[in-house]
Amino acid sequence: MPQNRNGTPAYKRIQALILKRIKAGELKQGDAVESERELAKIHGVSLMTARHALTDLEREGVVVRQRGAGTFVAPPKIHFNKLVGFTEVMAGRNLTPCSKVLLFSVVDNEREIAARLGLTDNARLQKLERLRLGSGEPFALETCYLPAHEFTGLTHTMLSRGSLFSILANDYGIQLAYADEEVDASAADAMTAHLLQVPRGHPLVRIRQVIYSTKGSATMYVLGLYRSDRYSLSIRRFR
Amino acid sequence: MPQNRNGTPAYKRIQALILKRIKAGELKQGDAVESERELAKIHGVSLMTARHALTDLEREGVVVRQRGAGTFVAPPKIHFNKLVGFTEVMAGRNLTPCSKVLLFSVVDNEREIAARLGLTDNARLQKLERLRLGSGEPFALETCYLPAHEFTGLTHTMLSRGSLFSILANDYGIQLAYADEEVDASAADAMTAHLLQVPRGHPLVRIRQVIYSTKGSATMYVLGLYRSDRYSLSIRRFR
DNA sequence: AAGTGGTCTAGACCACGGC
DNA sequence: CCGTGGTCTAGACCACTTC
Repeated sequence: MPQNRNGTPAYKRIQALILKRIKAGELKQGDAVESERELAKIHGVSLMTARHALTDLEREGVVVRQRGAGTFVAPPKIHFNKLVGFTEVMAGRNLTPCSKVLLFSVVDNEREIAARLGLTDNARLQKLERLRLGSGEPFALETCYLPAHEFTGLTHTMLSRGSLFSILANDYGIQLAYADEEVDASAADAMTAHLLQVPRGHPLVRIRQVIYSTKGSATMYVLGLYRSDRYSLSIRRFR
Repeated sequence: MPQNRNGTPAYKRIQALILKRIKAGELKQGDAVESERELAKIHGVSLMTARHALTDLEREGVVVRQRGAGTFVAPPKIHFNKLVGFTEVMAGRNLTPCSKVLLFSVVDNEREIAARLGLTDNARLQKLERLRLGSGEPFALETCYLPAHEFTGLTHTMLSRGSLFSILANDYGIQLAYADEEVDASAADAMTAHLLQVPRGHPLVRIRQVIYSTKGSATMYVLGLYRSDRYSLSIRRFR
């Protein structure tokens, strides 16, 4: 008997069907999914294959399995610790994101940042400073540094409109993978206070992040200063 | 033929042996691990079982598998987004942790916190406020709330000495699983400034966390205020 | 007792990588 | 080409939960 009709592995087809039913609302949190034996019979596969499908889904947090009881749809997955750009954060809160480019130039004297990006001390970096607004109100000041030689086509006008993340994806074919971030607090200096429209000394969340692409290389360094009255970071940490 | 000699599943024994060799330095990053077929022959198990061992190890990030090439030891695991208590943070920096209990009492009028712990509005909560020092220097102010009825045995003196995490583990058999945290920035008020020995208005990292046990219940709410000059949070976020 | 997930066998063919 | 991991079979027994 052939092992699978098309190019897709059987266990993936089974997963896809279950995911589809969950997405369609046919299966809700806590509902029982077919047992391994039922799935095997339904899809005409062996027990191990049906099992493979469920094991995988459990690892992804889609279902929960209980010995002796059955397999059940897990609580809706919450996207913690998800790397999102400012544009996405705003969209998620139903605020209209907007940017004002304050600075767009190439620098070559940022040794520490170059080092964090895995470049030589005097590497040319495209520096980009933006005031970030949500529905017209100032939220944050973000300064990005990218290797200049990799992003020669970047222009001032591209940036005021779209999200940098989507420009990287669409124009440069770069998929971001993860970011290592350092979070602390700082007080607004005179310039920052003016731009963010807060009193001097106002507490700000400071986030310094090195963002890596799926190819494993550091593609971007971002220093962000966020108004603490309008921004907070939600994370989940595990024991 | 018996399926396994003792109570431990074969695939776990295989994993333990590989982990042991890595820990002993016998296998280093990039080194090849035995192939599935070799492992099966060595341990006298079937291919599927040897495979199970490696699949699991790969999921945990211990090894990397490459079709057609082999299985290799992955780069040393970095513990990002790990839930650690103050005591552990300090120990990791070679500072001697110490606590000064400022308040230890039962309250019943913290509606919002009770709600976050999944309790009724007027639930009795054990409130515990501690000044946290590292090698004698003030680092943070932490206020914990626990369901009072579950922790009747807690005493003032237990707390000034050991870490709360270890008390929960040793005296109450509670294993912590994860924490959902909200991070932002605030400015020190007069009282806090005095305790932390910083000027008024000094920026502080504020972390509010709900900590869950392995049984899935919320066991603790913690409000922490950290001196931003001595504390920063390192996290990794994924796309 | 019946049903579930957890472990396991002894093979098989396929797709891919490096030589 | 040969060895690797990826998929898969058609069963088996065990441990556990539910009734």
